[in-house]
Amino acid sequence: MAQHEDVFKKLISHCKEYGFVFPSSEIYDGLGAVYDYGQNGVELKNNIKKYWWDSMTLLNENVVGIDSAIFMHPTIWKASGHVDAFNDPLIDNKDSKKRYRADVLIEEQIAKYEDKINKEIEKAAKRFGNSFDEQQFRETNPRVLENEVKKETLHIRFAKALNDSNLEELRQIIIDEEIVCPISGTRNWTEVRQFNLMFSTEMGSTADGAMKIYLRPETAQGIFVNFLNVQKSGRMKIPFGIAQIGKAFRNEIVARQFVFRMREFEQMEMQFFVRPGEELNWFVKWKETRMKWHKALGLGDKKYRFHDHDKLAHYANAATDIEFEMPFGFKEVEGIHSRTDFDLSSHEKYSGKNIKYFDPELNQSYVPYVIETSIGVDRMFLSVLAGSYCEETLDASTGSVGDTRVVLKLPPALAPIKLAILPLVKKDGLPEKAREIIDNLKFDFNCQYDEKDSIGKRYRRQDAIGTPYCATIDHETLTDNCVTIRYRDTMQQERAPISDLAGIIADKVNLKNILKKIKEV
RNA sequence: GCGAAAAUAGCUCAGUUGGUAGAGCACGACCUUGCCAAGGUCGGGGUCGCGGGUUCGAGUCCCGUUUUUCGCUCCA
Repeated sequence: MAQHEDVFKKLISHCKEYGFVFPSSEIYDGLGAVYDYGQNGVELKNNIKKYWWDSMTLLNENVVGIDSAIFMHPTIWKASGHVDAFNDPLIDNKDSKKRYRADVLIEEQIAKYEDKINKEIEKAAKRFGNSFDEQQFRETNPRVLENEVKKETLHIRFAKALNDSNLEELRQIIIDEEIVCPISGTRNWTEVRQFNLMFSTEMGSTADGAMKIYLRPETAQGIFVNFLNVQKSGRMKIPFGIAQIGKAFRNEIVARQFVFRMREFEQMEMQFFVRPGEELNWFVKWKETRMKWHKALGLGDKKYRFHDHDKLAHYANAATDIEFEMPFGFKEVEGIHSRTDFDLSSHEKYSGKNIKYFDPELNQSYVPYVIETSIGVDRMFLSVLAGSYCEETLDASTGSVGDTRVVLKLPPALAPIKLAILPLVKKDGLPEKAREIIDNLKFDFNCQYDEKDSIGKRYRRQDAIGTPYCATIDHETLTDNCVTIRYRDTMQQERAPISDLAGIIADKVNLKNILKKIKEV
């Protein structure tokens, strides 16, 4: 485990050193859990997004894309459940260092009074047997009455505090009720703090007209609210899907582990609309398809696994994660959820609009059920890097003794740079020849020119950013028009005519080679 | 948010009982260089995370603060 963490640290350093990922606002001491993608990172990330987008929209004629806005009507987040579920008043016990939801602590206290009352009643019921009159006992027994008053007083006070969002009052209730931490047994509490996981801002320039709106915490709702637009304008027939790539924002309490959990992140989501009752079949199909998509990259089948959910979210009737073996263990990269008709029905209710689909085959209208595939771009990026990162010890046949090289064995189609063009020496017209070759190839794929340092060093630099091919220009090139192609993974070389270069490489770095491994759903 | 540890050049680090900062690599220029890092010469780059305090004098001691890492906590 310590070794794995070591690899993770090296990976983070590697990302910074070679222009993949930088901490945001670094010259100002950084901004917590926000990262910027560098010159190589953005290429890799764009390639990942294209791989996903093409796998959805090219391979499936019944899946189309949209790009919805980050700002959305605030009621959408009430309908989706985010306003309630993403808002918790939290309090810490300073002795046990445990954190609790303040509202839950108080609710438990209310339940305690209820318990006391019930116990008194039970005791009395046993004592009096058949002649026991519960109603009369409740109205007369002093201990029951006392607890009843306490419970009712607390309940009213609690409801008011919640309604006013009065955090000081919530804390005062916990103090007044002498609620103790179940672990430390002490009443050494911090302030109650509200953790709203949604970022908010104001829309509208004047204070009067300003409206509190949220930065979307997921892209899915942009798809649901456009369901009818797409279905009608695209004449889509169920089953069909809508795909979207976009930024989402969550004000995480603790955001760590590099780009794995960020406050600003990017999602690739596809909502697939099906007939009610058929959702679980589609759930299984998408599960398989999505796993194939991951494995087609060739990072190693053993690095993936499913994690089926036992506890389901309020909207789901089946859910699974695709996990990847990161340097810090198997972690969720993608979620596949059967969301039932929760979202569309909820939007129907809150908007007052009819969001039903008329199914001509069944000759009936219904709210479609939804299978969601939701993948974090940044997590995918991290898994691709982690799965590609290698430190190789070389022997005398490939390097000097004890020499190591760091190489990113990225799938060629995802690599930021596909081909490096390297003049063996920077004189005798070799640089000019190299430029000429690049000028011919640069419309086909990303090329990089490098003339600095020894040829071996330049190969290593390309290894470090995952460039699958290098082409070296030597003096013979000027007469025979051939270059030496050097392969990243094997370090082997072969001679090839310049005219063949585009053909050899363009094919190997084309995404369609990976896409062909995935079957349509 | 709590606790612990850390912060010195782009990177990895050294810096003695407190006496005004060094190395290797990297970077730039020139020379050299024929296929898997580490050739030569010269050069650029640090108010030692930030702010106070103690002291004649602080990278070094004290306090605060920021950031990072780890643990706890949270997590659709």
